[in-house]
Amino acid sequence: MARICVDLPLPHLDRPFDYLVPASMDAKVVVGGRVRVRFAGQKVDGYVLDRVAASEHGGNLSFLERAVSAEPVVSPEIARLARAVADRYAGNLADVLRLAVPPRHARAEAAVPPRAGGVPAGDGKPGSGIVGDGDVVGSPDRPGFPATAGWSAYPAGAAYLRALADGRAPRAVWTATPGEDWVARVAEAVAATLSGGRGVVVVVPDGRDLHRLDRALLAVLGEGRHVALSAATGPEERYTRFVTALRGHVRAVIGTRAAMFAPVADLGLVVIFDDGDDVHADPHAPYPHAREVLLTRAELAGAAALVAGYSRTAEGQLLLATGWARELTADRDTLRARAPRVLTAGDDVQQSRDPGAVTSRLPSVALQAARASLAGGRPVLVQVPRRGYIPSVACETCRTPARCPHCSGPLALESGVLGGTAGVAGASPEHSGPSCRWCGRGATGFTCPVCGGRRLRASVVGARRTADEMGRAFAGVPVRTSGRGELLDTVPDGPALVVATPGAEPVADAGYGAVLLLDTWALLTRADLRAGEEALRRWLSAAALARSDGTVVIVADAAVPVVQALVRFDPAWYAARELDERAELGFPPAVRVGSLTGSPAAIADLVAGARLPAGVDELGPVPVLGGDEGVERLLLRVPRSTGPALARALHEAAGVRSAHRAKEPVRVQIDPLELL
DNA sequence: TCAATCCGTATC
DNA sequence: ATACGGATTGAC
Repeated sequence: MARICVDLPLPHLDRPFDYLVPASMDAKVVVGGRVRVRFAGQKVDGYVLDRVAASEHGGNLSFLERAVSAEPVVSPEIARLARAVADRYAGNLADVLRLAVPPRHARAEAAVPPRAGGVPAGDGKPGSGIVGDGDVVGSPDRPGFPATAGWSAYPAGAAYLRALADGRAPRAVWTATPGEDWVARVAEAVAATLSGGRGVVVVVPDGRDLHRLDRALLAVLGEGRHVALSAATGPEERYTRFVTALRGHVRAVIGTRAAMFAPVADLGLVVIFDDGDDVHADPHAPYPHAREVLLTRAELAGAAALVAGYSRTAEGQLLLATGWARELTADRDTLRARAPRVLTAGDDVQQSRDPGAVTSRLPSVALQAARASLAGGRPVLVQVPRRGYIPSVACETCRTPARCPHCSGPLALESGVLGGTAGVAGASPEHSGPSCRWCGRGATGFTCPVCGGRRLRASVVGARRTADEMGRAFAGVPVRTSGRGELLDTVPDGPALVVATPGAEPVADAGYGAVLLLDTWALLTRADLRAGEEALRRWLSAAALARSDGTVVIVADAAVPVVQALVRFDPAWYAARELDERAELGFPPAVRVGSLTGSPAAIADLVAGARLPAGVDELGPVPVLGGDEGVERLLLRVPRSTGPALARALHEAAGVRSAHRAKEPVRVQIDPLELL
């Protein structure tokens, strides 16, 4: 007999079903393998959770339809983890397993060599290659143990790596210093763990980070010791790499969020880099966050954990506050030596003058810093929050945001501006006019519905226009841009202007001589619980690319706490503040929140049927901003300790609804990222 | 009294 | 989803 998890998204079917195994399939039906079963009349995919001698099911059992593969794609460790993740997020096991296991590719499965007997391939081999400034990898007492000089900037760093190599489970929140070569440090932590005979999983936000880490690992570990999993990889290659790890040919897996479930046996370390990046939140039900999944995994596997970044989230701070993890932070002297100078320039100019003119967006401090950098032969990084040319325009006289006359979408300029009635002050006249960002229609005959004005002004300036302006302000200096669609990985040393949107900043080979952070108000005025934390994260990741003898200029009010945090390079201070504030307001991670989204009737129906734990605080429901008509959201707030009970109650209630074929859906999310 | 239909519930 | 059972309804 086999205990099967059927691959259906229905919450009331979130339990194992027993099937008889025909003798002919016996060998192929392995724990963790894929099967096909007849379920309620239809054929569905499933996973073998267990082989059992007897069933507790009273009724008749069916036979398995087909043993799809003898590859145990769901190890007991991953099954347990997936169950824990489903429970935490009020979701079902099948949904989590769908995130954990890539689609099967038969050719790839046949092509990967079979599991190496006993010792996994590559284990015990001395590392090869060179780390950092020429420290040779390896030490006499432990083959493959990397040099730890890079970690000595952090008082607890060397001890942390030693603990990894010794097979212990140290848990840390690591705040990297500006200029830190984080991929090299992570590669060393990976090497240390491998040297102790255990495996590693590393999750990074995006393909660029993955690529950089991939190269760093290649340098530290040599060929064939790790694989990279990412959604960007094609199906065959993706499954090949998955099976390569599953069969133990590599012990280290790096990747974007889907790699959080990577099949690594005998796990010694999990790492998440930049856990504040919202791409770590999976957009598929039950919407698990890579940090939470990895930390749960570390706990279940008895593995070490490293929450890494230039910034620190309130969630990271909570790990320290509860004593779950320890802090890995540089001492003040090291930080001072590595940090660039940070200057603030008030952004009042923004309001008082035409924001389209480069001189008003770039205060003289910023211009001076840029000039000094270029004169010294160093590139200048300019961070602009919005891409495009002029992504938002307003009436020149009354400043009402300009909207499309057809669909009320926001108007934007793709390039300069047409002369005549609807012109933008300060823009060159030979280009096309404004158009709608939603429906794409041109809006050349703009007339302001409020005051009747017929001229437009830029209300937000995008990266592309900034690049134009910078090129004019610094004639003869090459201008590069990096943003969505056209990403630059690195820029060579030498005078250049690099205009980038947040997250797209290229790494400068010798560091930037100046980093200019413009239009900071666009990040800070967002109506979001995490606006401050997110702004600091973006600024720090740009500022971290500056040389220690360079200058960072932030165009923002120096009195704002989050700006202070940047000036002092103190994300720890800001995170502690942020966590206190969340506790006061009653928001995650200080409390746990269940979010129900749907029609008011559907939400009421679910809540009425839910056996909610005592003391639940109900907020709302309120209409969802920017959502469809009639869609509302109810928040259910409980102390963290009641989180599991809340999730259980919501999953159960969703199950009752789906069993009764409620037609209106309710989306259930636990601690969603957007709360306001 | 029987059969067509509706509703609720289980799905191994 | 589909499939089945028990209750309900309607026609003979």
